[in-house]
Amino acid sequence: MAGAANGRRHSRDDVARAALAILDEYGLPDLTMRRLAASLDVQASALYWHFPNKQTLIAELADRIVGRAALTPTVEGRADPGDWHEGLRGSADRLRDSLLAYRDGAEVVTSTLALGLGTRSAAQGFADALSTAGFDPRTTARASNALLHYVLGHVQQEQQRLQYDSLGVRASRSDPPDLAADASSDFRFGVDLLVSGLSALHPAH
Amino acid sequence: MAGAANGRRHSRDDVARAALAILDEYGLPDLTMRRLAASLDVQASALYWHFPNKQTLIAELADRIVGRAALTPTVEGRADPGDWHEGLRGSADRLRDSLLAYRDGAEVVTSTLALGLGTRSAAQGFADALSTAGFDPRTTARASNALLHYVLGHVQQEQQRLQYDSLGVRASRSDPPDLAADASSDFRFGVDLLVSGLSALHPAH
DNA sequence: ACCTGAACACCGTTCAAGT
DNA sequence: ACCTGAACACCGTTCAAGT
Repeated sequence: MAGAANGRRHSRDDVARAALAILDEYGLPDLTMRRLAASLDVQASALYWHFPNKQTLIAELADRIVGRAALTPTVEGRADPGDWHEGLRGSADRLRDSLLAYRDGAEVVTSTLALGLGTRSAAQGFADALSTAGFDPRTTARASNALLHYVLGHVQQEQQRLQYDSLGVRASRSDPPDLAADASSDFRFGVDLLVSGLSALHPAH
Repeated sequence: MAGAANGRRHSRDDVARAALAILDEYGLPDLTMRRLAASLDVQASALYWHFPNKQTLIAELADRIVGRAALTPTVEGRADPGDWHEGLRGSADRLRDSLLAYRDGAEVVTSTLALGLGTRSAAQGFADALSTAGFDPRTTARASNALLHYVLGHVQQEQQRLQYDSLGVRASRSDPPDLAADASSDFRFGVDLLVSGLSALHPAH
């Protein structure tokens, strides 16, 4: 079903791709080493030749998921350092899009972050935009972190709701329809709050 | 070792308390139904008389953990609605303290939130402060959420580092000592960023 | 270089049956 | 009301051995 099912054996890349496919189709709880192995027509123990353990595999998936965001750097906004507001908003949107591109993407990245493995690049877009804008390293680090936490938390909540809705558990209990949450603008609100807070700290008043 | 080890049988409360004890001493990964049962001198199946499943048990723990924050509401600041800045900061500090009071506290609350179970009260302190300050319901909800995500993300990172440090994996790789992170002031930075962003949106200019 | 087969030491959950 | 005993259907990981 997935991977190179012909005579050749599998590479580390094959394993990671098959894992992403299972993740996207069935979700993180169903991504077990045994199931992944079965999808590659291989014994579970074979996976340990490619990855030392499951945590490392998940970290690799996290890197691939957020890698998308890094591949689309601040192309146009790069030339205009005064427009760091838009640079941050763009980074936030790209990170969110990357996480939404795979089922449970935010949870995968969060858990990898919680284990202290890789995925430091998730906040790199923020850090670049901030230091280019003239913020000192400490403020850059702290603000990147705040933005990252917000994005991960928000998208995790979004993806949880997607799952609920797909299970037919309509969430609209008591919310008036005109106040119905629009995920993108809800997301934007929090980003703008942080960006606005940063404006007050900007070196150029 | 824990619970009522005498002749009487156990209540739901006994189970929750024993679970919190294991959580605090050994961490979330070691909190298994079988281990919890053993600590109560009971078969694992006995736990299912008190809780329908493990998720529900964890949700109960999350409620007890954040319950601490709710028990210390805005006592003094209540009378001064103009000082909503301090009200928010106080709520953030209380929530952080609650999460730090148990090992893996932030992860427990996050996972419960991710499953859509209870723990809505975690953001209640924020919501109260904001709506008292005159923010409209939508802004109140959005800002509470942003604050909650930030606090959970930050504390989760703090608790992960606590664990690393306790394992002797000193983290100070390349950080100059004078830039060494102080968890409390790092935390405060993000809260202030959000509070400052909210100031620009406040009805009273 | 990449995989098998078998085993180890676990999981959460169900359910009939006991007291 | 609260628990036992046994089972079901899984887990992640190790390791000698194969090709």
